[in-house]
Amino acid sequence: MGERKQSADLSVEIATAIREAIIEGRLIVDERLPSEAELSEEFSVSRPTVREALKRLAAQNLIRTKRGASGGAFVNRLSFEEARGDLITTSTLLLSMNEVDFDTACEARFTLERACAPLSAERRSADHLATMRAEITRQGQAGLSDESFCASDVAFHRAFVDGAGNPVLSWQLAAAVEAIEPLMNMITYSQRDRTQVIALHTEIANAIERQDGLAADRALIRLSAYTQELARKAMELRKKR
Amino acid sequence: MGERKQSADLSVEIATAIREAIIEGRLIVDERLPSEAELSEEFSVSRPTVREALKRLAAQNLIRTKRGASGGAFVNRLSFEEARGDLITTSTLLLSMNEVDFDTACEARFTLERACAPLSAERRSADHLATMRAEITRQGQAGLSDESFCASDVAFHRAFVDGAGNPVLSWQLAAAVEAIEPLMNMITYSQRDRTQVIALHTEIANAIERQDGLAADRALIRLSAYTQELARKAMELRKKR
DNA sequence: TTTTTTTAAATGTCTGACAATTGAAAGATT
DNA sequence: AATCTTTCAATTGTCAGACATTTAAAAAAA
Repeated sequence: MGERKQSADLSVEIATAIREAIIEGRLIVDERLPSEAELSEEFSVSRPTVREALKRLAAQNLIRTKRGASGGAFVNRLSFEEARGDLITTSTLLLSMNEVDFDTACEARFTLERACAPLSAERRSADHLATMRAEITRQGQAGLSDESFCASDVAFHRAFVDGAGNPVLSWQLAAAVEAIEPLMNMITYSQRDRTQVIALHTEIANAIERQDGLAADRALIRLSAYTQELARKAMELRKKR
Repeated sequence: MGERKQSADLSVEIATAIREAIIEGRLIVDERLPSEAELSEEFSVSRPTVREALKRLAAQNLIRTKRGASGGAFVNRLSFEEARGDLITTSTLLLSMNEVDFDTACEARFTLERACAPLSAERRSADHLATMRAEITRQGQAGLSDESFCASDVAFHRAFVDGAGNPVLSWQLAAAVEAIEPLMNMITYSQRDRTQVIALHTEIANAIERQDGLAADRALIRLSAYTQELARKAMELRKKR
């Protein structure tokens, strides 16, 4: 593991070397890395430098550390669940820092989500359908805050995507669906808006129930159009003030 | 910025506090963070601990550091290009560490890619089309290694996706298309295989040229089926040995 | 045999120092 | 006055050594 490239910070070099070892399979899941003292020997650097390198890897969920005897740094099994959070954070920041307009983000989101419709319709389980129905019910409750409405909306669509039964798809769509939530929160849903959204959600759930992918797709298209219309109105309202 | 949650490693707490500040917009792009010395004062920890926290953030591309007078740590503008590499790495590791079978990964990939077909057909520029044609030409060259063929395959599909003209979609699809490349490399493309793949690529390019999204979708479906068939054959061959 | 104590190994944290880099200020030169 | 050179101070990068804390295993005691 000891070779390393030149002309970068030492902690970057070391982190890169170990990362490569993990990616190339020379370090396998749950394998223990040498101790910090041993690594500092191996790379001929001080322990603080090794530690900075390990923190870089820990930030990417590539390793986990445990204290005590028989502790140390271990190669972490990257789980979809773990990676999901990071992906959402990254997506959120990408959208907010690059001034991606709502239409673009919305288009990406519904384009990807619509792609799941045929699979979800074919494979949906009773469990996913029940979640979708439950969220629709929640969305109809009086006194629900806009934030809670949005959160329920996210949960609904996540159940829809999970219904496709493909963990890779679910993982990817998490970013598309959830990262856009902060953008949606700028829409303040009136009672009438909610009724419309709930109607479309119900339409989607019904289509999924009878395994009609095309109908689900059509409902998603209309939901997409309606979402963009709401956003446009919210924008105009904001401009006036 | 000084408040922090309890009962975790100090460097984690500090990294989390700063990360929150960035996400919530209290620290904006290109703003300079306090110096390490000031941060260690602010959080009442030593400088090495602050540094470990900053390395965590640097590993997530949230900050960049510069030495010297008027140096320091600055909030980094997360670019799609920067984030793409990390996303591909994460996806690759997720696939390899979670024993995702080829069919699942392949299904996710083509499901997402097919979703781009209508947009790509509608918006494709001469530039994207030229890239696709160029990659097809390269794929036909004699003596091309399997690795280079795969790389060209990736470039072709990336041009296809970029043709949709939606940076968010392009970013998301990078993971789907590129992370699966290592899996595809287990297929050793015979001359006959390549001819078939090139024919389908040509079909896709032609469909995009005449802005026929449906035809592009149909060709993608057949490419998906053919890819899975090749993988199945490669699997069987591997079993026999 | 079971429970308690000790011990050693490992990460987490601190202190203090020096090296390297870099922009800006001060000074020297034309 | 303008320009080049030198010095300086601020900041990150690195190092050495120490102590604190946690943890599992070994040793000792019951």
